[in-house]
Amino acid sequence: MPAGGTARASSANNKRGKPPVLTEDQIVDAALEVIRTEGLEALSMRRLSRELGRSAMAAYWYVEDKQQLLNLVAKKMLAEVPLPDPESGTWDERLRKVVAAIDAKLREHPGIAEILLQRMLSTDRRLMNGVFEILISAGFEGPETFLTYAMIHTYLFGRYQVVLHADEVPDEEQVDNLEDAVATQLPHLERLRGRDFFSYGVDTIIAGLQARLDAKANA
Amino acid sequence: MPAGGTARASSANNKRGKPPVLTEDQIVDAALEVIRTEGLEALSMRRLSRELGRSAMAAYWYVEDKQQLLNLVAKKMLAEVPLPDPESGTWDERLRKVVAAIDAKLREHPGIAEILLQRMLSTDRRLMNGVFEILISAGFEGPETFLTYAMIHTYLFGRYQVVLHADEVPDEEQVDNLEDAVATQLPHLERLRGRDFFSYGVDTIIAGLQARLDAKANA
DNA sequence: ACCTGAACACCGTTCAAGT
DNA sequence: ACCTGAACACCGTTCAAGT
Repeated sequence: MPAGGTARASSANNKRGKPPVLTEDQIVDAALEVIRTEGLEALSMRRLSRELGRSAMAAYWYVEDKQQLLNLVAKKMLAEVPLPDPESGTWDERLRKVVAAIDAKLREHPGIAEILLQRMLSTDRRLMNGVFEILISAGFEGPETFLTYAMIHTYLFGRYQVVLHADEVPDEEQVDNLEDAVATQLPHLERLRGRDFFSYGVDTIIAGLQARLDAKANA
Repeated sequence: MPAGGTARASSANNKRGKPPVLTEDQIVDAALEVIRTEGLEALSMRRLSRELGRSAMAAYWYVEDKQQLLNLVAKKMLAEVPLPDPESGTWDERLRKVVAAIDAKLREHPGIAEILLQRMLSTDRRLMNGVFEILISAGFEGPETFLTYAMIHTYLFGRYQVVLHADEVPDEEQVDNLEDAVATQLPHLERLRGRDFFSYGVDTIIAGLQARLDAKANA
């Protein structure tokens, strides 16, 4: 049972001109690249090994299983997300900044959102702490902090799973149903971009959280 | 290319004591049952065929591919969700009712949430219309209606993807990090149930939406 | 009309073996 | 220490064939 720590390779091997050897970093980067260019569903352990020019099982010396690889991939991405300065504005301004920074990274690697959605706690601890500090500074206490964090998490990463399949959008023939409330609104849908959905949702969540804080203050 | 319409079988076959034949309904029910008892990841086309006592390809006569089967499964579940009477209360009371009714069904078949999260438009049209009508009656207009619908959709179905893996929750040794904002809040997490996360999120979203409506009214 | 069987091109992972 | 190769138990789907 190998693959315990984070730095596995290069500890004692390339001290004397040995052939180049894989590193965990190379493996994670190769995985990220496959996800970036072809999506998460294209990433298989066998595909990854082809990318690395090794046999199918090579990566298993560095990683216990596929789930652990996905953990590492998600953590690596989140590690690059900057945290706003704690003094840099009101709690909601700072929350908007982190959330926008995470979203920017997700736009580069949309497949990662699916991994992260399922892992609320095993994410980058630095980032999670940053968000918790923002929420606590806003005035959330006790269980509320987790409830709020979970809600933001769900929306932020869940959003990327909601895809509009082209064949779902009905065409002209459906417009005849004037009784259909959805049909009457459909023309608006074409003008909406992912960005619109994102900022509308974030703004609404923050407005709702502010209402909670206000209600607490008047009690 | 068979499997065009919804009612495929039993139109002309069991009129004269022929051997019993599969129906789309049986197939969808068998799929629902597998999802209910073992989760979505346990449902494969081959597993389904075993459940039906047929060969691996039997279901393909009724369904074009696995995606279409999942569409049918999701629609069947949503078709059972009751819509509240349009006169039965304020918009937010009615919205809470639909959303709670959907959540009740999801608790029976948690795997379905994953299917639905990815299909915002190809859901039960009756239900989607019901929600749209509630939103329009609340005062949302134009693109706002879609933005609001999408937000509710994302939270409602995304929530079921957020699972707390037992091995993620750190134990006593992490409590030493008193600097760690997350660690200080961890004791609260154990007392929280799925229900708490659900109602906290729904309440916050509704509060945020109400704030939007209020802002519109004062303009 | 309804279903079977074989086949293809994949998966993740175990385990023994090679260098 | 680091990796290969074969094998196992799976997938979804195509396509020809059976009744």
